[in-house]
Order: sequence, then C-alpha cells, then structure tokens
Amino acid sequence: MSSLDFQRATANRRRRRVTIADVAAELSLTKGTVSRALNDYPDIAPTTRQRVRRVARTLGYRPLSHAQAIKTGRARSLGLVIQLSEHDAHRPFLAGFLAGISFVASSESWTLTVATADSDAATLSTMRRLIDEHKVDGFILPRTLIDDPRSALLREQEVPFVMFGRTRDTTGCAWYDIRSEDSMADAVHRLATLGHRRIAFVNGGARYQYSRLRLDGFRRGLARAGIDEDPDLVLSGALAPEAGEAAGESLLALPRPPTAVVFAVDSAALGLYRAARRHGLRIARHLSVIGYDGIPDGSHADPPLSTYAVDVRKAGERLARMLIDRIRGAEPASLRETVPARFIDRGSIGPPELGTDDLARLLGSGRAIHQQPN
Amino acid sequence: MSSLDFQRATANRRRRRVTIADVAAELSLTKGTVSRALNDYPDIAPTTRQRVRRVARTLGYRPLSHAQAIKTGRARSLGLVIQLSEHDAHRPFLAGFLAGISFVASSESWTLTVATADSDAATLSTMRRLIDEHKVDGFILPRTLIDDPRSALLREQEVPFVMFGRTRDTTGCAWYDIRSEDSMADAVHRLATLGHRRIAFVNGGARYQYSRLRLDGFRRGLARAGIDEDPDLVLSGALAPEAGEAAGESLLALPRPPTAVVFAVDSAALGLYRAARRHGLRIARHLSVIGYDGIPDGSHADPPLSTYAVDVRKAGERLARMLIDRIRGAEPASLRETVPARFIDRGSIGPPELGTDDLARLLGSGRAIHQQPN
DNA sequence: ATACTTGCCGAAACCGGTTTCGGGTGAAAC
DNA sequence: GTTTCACCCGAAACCGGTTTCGGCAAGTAT
Repeated sequence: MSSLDFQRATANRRRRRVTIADVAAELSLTKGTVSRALNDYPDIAPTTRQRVRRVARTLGYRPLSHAQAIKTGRARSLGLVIQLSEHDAHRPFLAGFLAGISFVASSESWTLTVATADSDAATLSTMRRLIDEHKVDGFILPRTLIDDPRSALLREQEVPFVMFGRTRDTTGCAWYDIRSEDSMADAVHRLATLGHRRIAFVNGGARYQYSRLRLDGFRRGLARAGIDEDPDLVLSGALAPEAGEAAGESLLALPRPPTAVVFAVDSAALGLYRAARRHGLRIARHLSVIGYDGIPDGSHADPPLSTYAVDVRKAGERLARMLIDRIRGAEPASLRETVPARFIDRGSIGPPELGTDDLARLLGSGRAIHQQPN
Repeated sequence: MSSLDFQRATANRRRRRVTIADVAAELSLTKGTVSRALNDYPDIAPTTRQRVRRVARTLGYRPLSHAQAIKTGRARSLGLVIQLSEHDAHRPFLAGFLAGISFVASSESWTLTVATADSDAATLSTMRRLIDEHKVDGFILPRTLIDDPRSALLREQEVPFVMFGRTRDTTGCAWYDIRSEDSMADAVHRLATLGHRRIAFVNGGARYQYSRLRLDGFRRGLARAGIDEDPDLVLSGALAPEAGEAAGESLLALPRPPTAVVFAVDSAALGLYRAARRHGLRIARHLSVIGYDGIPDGSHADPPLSTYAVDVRKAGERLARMLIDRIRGAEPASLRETVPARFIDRGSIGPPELGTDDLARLLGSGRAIHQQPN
C-alpha cells in the first residue's frame, strides 16, 4: 500500500501520467498481462483480471488513446464534416445535433472531431485528410444527397460511416432518418380535413434526398384526399426565408392562389409570413401554413408556425451509437432506422375563411392599393 | 524509380499507409535521419533534407499523428467544450465559430475536437478527460465568466488555452474579444443624438464578464450624453426572447417608461418586439431598440433590428491561430487582442415621436383597452 | 508413473514515429 | 603528417500501449 501511495504521489508531483507499466509494477506483473486483463482476453485468470482492474482504478490509470491507436488503428474518434455554404438551414440544429453525438461519444470515452467545408470538393478532401492521418474511425454524414459522393469515397476507402438521411444507392449504407415524407402526407391530410382544396407545396433543395421523399409524401397526401395535383402549386428550391418569400409571392400571384401552403423547410415557411403581411393577409385565417423542422424561430413568429418537430439531439445520439457499432464490426444493413416527426400545432393553420376566388379578388385589390403608394 | 512505383502500387493495393520506414528504405537512409530531415534538425545536410522532402512528397507520406503524439505529447488537436444548458444564445453563432476554428486548424493539419456539456461541472470533467487522454493540446474557452473555473483548471494542469472574452484574473491568459462595451456606449450616444433622454438598458447573464463590461459601457454612454442613470431603467438577466419580453413589459409598466432600450443581447431584444406589439407600440416610432450580436433573426424582424454585428467566423480563426501559437510556446501576454463590433442600422431606432409622459398615457389607455377583453 | 492437455502468464516483438548518442569522414589547424 | 573539430548520419533506445509466442505448472488421460 505504501508503494501504491508512493506511485500516486509521484504521478501527481511530477505530473506524469500513470502508464500501464506503473500498474504492472504495482502488481508485479508485465505490461502485456495487464493489457490483456483490461481488454478481456480469455487467457487471463478471473482473479487476476479483477486485481488488475482494481489497481488500475485506484491508480487512476487511463490508457493513452494514441498509444493504443498506433497498434490497433483505432483513434476512438467520430468524424463529422459540416458543409456550410449554400444555405444555413441546418444551423439551428447544429448545437443539439452535436450535443447528441458528443453525449454518446463521451459515454464510451470516444471523442468527436469536427471540421467544416464550403464545397463538395472541400468536404471530400477534408475527409480524405482525416482518413489519411487516421484521425477518425468513421464518419457521420449529415444532409445526404440523392447521389452522395461522400459514400462513394468511404466505401472505396473502406471507412465506416452512417448517414443522417437516406440516399439512392443503399449498398453498404447504415442510416438514421426521420420519415418526413409521412409528415408531408399528414400535413396535406390535415389541411384537406379542414376544408382546403388548393394546397401548395414548396420544396427544399433538389439535390437532397429528403426533397424527393417529401414531394412523394405530399403527392401521397393529395391522392388520399382525392385532390388532383396542380403543377402551378408545386415549387422547390426554398431553403431560407428569402426564397420562401419569393415562392410565396409567386403563389399569391396565381389566378387561383392556394388557401394553404405546405413547406418542406421551416425557415422558408417564415418567408411566406412576410409575403402574406405585405399583401394584408392573415396567416391561418386567409392562408394556412405548415412547415417542417421545428426550428425555434417558428414559435416566435406571429402566429407561431405549425410544424413537424425533429428531435435532432436524439438523432445525434442514435447516429453516434450506430457509428460506434459499425466501427466495431456490425453489419450496415442491421443499422437502419427511421422514426416519425412530431406534429406541433401552434396555430398557423385553420379552416379556409375565403375560397381561392375570393382570395384572388382580395389580393387583386390589395395589390392595386399597395402599388399606388409606391 | 521502379522501386518507387512499386512502393506506391503496394501501398495502394494493400491499403497500407506509407510509413517513415518506406521513405527511409527508398532513400537508403534510416528512419531517424528521415525524421530529423522532415523536422528541420540542424544536423542534416541541406541536400539530404531536400531529397527526403521530395521523396516523401512523391510517395505521399504523411506522418501518423498518433505515432508522433506518443513521443512528443502533441495530439495536433484543438479542444472546444460547448456548454448548452441555460440558454441558447450562442447557437446562432456556433456554425460560423466552428468554421473559423476549423479553417485555421485544417490549414495547419490540426483538428478540432468538440464536446458538449450541460453544466459547469460537466464541462470541467469533460475537459479533464480530454486532458488525461491527451486528446487535445489546448482549449478555446467560449463564453468567459467573470470568475471562470475553467481557467483555474487549465492553469493548474498547465494546459494552454485562449479565451473568447476577457475575465477578471488575467494571469496567464490569452484572449480575443469584441469591445462590446464600446458598442454599448456608442448605442447610448446614437440614441441621445436622436433626442432620447430616457434610455433603458437590459443586460445579459450576471456571471458573464461581458455583462459587466457592457453595463460599464452603457454608463459611459450616459455620462457622455450628460444623462443621470435611473436605476429603474437598468435590468439584467435577459438572454432569450422570453426574458427580453418580460423585461420589456416591466419597463413599459413604469410611470415614466423609456423611449429607447439598449439590449446587451439580440435575442432578448426580439422579445421586446412582442411586448411592444401587444401594447400597440411601433418599434422605432414609439420605441427605439438597439441590440447586440448581429444574429440573422434580427434582420427578419419587423422592423429589422439595429444591432452591432460580431464576426464570429473571424473570431474563431483568430482564436485558433492564437491557440496554436500558444501551444507552440508563445507567451500568453503577447496573445491578447480586442476588436470593435460593427454597427448595422436596420431601422429599429429613430427620433422619439412621443415623450415619456405621452408614452405613459398611451400605454395607460392601451392597457385599459387591452385588459377589458380578458 | 508418464504423456498430453489446459490454463495462465512472462518475454519479446511490434506499431510508427522521435530523440539521444556516438562514430566515421573530410577539411582545417598545428 | 598528425591532431582537431565540425559536419552528417547510423544505431539504438524510447514513447505507451497491443499482440504473438512459448513455457511452466497443474490437472487429466493413459
């Protein structure tokens, strides 16, 4: 015991780490035996294993991940490359997403390595560097594309990965995703139930797989409600308020404007608020709106935006868990999970107070009035 | 050259890294010599150094950071622990901040290790783990407190760090900060110039150093304008819209309400919009507002919020640069930098249309009217 | 009693680098 | 013609772990 105390005091005084050699010396064993004991090798006597465990804990021994990595090839780190350029639609989610990943990673004594990039090419080269230097053991891929170059790279390099979202070519892919297509169908159903017949859809970016799925969901909702699709009422490419506002303007300029609009992205939906205000329309009364994502800003709008909330923190947790499993050898096909989003009715939808023709008349006069002062 | 091609082909085919031994063999040198050549040791002939460099590049050799770390103690990684709990005021900044750090880190072949925590204690224990396991070489500390336990820990452990913001005890501290106190003084000056005499201040969290500084700045502005401070007009603890709304309500309930409000935090300022709307006041006409931070939401408010924009991306870049310098041995005292924020007048301020007494009357009647329907 | 397992651990190689030490070579000094 | 001294580089230890291999002791089969 005095030996033990001495070790500890020494370690503290000289600020030297407790190494596996210290543990071995304390037990009069060899480094190899201690290592195998801690890693549950079968050729270690149970009593020895327990002794080693106890002393290691007492001394405060923690294996140095770099030293392990050099032999095992495992860095105990998850990689996440965030692409920021085009739009900032995922910024509101970032904190929660990181929290989820980090929480699970920490619980396993893993870490999270984050990098950012401003283009597809930069994303790939950053990932390549992290792979070359063995900085990470695998990647979480956010914002999956319909044809995603990242999965091609990782498949070729044989580096494990999990995707937040689905993609076209699913070979070797593990994923976690929210069934937003179901939400879109549900949104149409709710609006139709309230009496809406002219329901528009404003989609997100064309290259994302989710856009394709959400459009499918919207159509499924229309079909269920027995409404024929009107191509004039389907727009896309709206990821930010500005684009949503423009989409809203063009919808309101139609001869037969929609009485309800489903948005694939919340922040685009907030753009419609501005367009509606400019035309003197009240959201919910004259124009029902449903968004998707559940961003905080939505609850501060007037009226608060009804939407489908995504639990990004949980998504981060699940993805981290899945990636660690994947790195440890689990089959990708066994790591596929989808969950529904949760509808939050905050009051931006209601029965149509005006039909499409009345709305058009109101907009026509409003436009006239509005254009005179200019 | 055939030997060279063979090496490369082998490395690719078997997906084995190019090690320092491969480079040494190609040159008929020893590992040690190659290592010293690449690390600019003085006892290597210049010609040899160049030969080594060339072959290393040709073979695509990249030193394995773990292998280096085990001997040098350097992980080539910057640590960032984000505390999420109490308020989400820094969420809008997160993406840009990470982008800045990551950009500089990548350019030096370093990486960024991110963790999250939900309390002071969790932050410290997470940092301790990262230190114990040598996962990071130093930390960037966001959201500095007046008395920050993180700096105490890092000083004791002798781990390099840089702070985003200043703190009370500056011994051994390097920092980058925005002189928000100057912005607060400037805000008061602008409002006073417009004719305001009753100017309120709504501060952020009491434990943050910036709150202290911003209050000082506000007072400096008052003094410059020759206005006596009215304790009723100084509130604090508003970090989110809800708290900002509550602060706004209590200010508007005063017998002599303010005609202008300076907020230390943008998102709290947005809360005032809601309070003003409820009372039938128009921002800018009846009530001028200035925020601080430059969050994107502010530009979507009606009218858009005038504020002081902070370039968080640049802050991330500078902090990463400073931390790397610090890790390489630079003195903390030489790494201290403050920059001003940039004022953006988006239209939420104007000359006071009503004096405080008229405002009080308007609010009184408004209150009466408003309370009847309830 | 001998041979053959089996369980358990020590010894040593190894991973991919860095760093220390010492020695050989050639040029300058004596 | 030695001696001296940089100048360069090879050899080997080292960092802190993991993993392979082999051997000893005890238990079981013959």
